[in-house]
Amino acid sequence: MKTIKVLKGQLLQSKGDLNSKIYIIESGLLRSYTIDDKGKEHIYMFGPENWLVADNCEPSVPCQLYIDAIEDSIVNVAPKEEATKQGADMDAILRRLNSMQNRIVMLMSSTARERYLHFIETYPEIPQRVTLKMIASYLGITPEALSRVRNELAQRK
Amino acid sequence: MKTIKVLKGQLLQSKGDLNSKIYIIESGLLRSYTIDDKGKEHIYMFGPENWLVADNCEPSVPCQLYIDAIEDSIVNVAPKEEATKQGADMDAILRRLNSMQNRIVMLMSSTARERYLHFIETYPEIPQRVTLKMIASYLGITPEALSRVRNELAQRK
DNA sequence: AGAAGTTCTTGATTTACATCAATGCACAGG
DNA sequence: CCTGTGCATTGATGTAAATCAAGAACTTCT
Repeated sequence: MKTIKVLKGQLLQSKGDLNSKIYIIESGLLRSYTIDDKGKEHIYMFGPENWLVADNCEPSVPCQLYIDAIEDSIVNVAPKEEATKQGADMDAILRRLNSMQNRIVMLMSSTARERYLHFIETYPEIPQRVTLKMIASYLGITPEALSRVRNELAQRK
Repeated sequence: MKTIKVLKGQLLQSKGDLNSKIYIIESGLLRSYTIDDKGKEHIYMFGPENWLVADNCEPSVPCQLYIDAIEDSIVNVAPKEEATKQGADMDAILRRLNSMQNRIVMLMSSTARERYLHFIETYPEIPQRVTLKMIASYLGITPEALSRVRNELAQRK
């Protein structure tokens, strides 16, 4: 486990990489994402301070996520074996499972508006640090759709 | 941890329940699902033999998933504390995280057809045991859309 | 076997959201 | 101060899938 400094925009992991690592963010902001066949980016997760970002695949198989830095960041890098063998904070894993479950339920049953409202409520710090385009990508909608949702919400007041 | 027998259609857990349990399927088939504001069901997960079905929330908060039996089943029921404290099979948890990640990536970036193809490839045994309506619900599409996808694929041969 | 309920398919219509294209805006560097 | 570049917004149009409405094909039960 070593600590590294990464600059905004720097790529830490590419789709297809073997032996992908686990990144624990000390400061800054990372993101993990895929690029589909049409070349479109889909943000899988944001990684602010104290979060853990990784592709949840076995070390031996090619990973499917890209990981890069949205802000200059200080990051701890650990190989997966290490992190899984030693105690591995069970509480953190359960929180993670829970947030993924929420995400799946949202993606299956919520409208663009509901997703946005849930997002800003759940992650109030993130919106100020990323572009609307990235939020839209995380929510699974287009920037245009997000813009409209935000307008409707602003007017409704 | 006790073993119970459940009949097809029997409800094991309701949205809003506190102290939700963990269900390990010995034989039969369970499903977990939500019902949205419009009354629509969204299947979160199927639980065939040897799978574990649960709402990944803390025992103290109301859960968001319903769980019932699609077939007559034999199921082991464990309280969450028990399952998380004792060893807790780390391999199984990682596999689970991985399959949830796949699900999220799929929901964000794949068409109805791609989802269906991925599903029958990943879970070849399930389709024969559940209705198309349930498959559609799992994939996040309507039964009609699924019917059309299947027709196109059948003709394409 | 026949009735009654499901499940599946088909067609017509609507809707939410994507896509495309154009414009406005702000900040950065010359 | 202009001017380029990236981001957000707006409007027009397109499209995949949802919804609505029937009907056909299976099941299940008596």
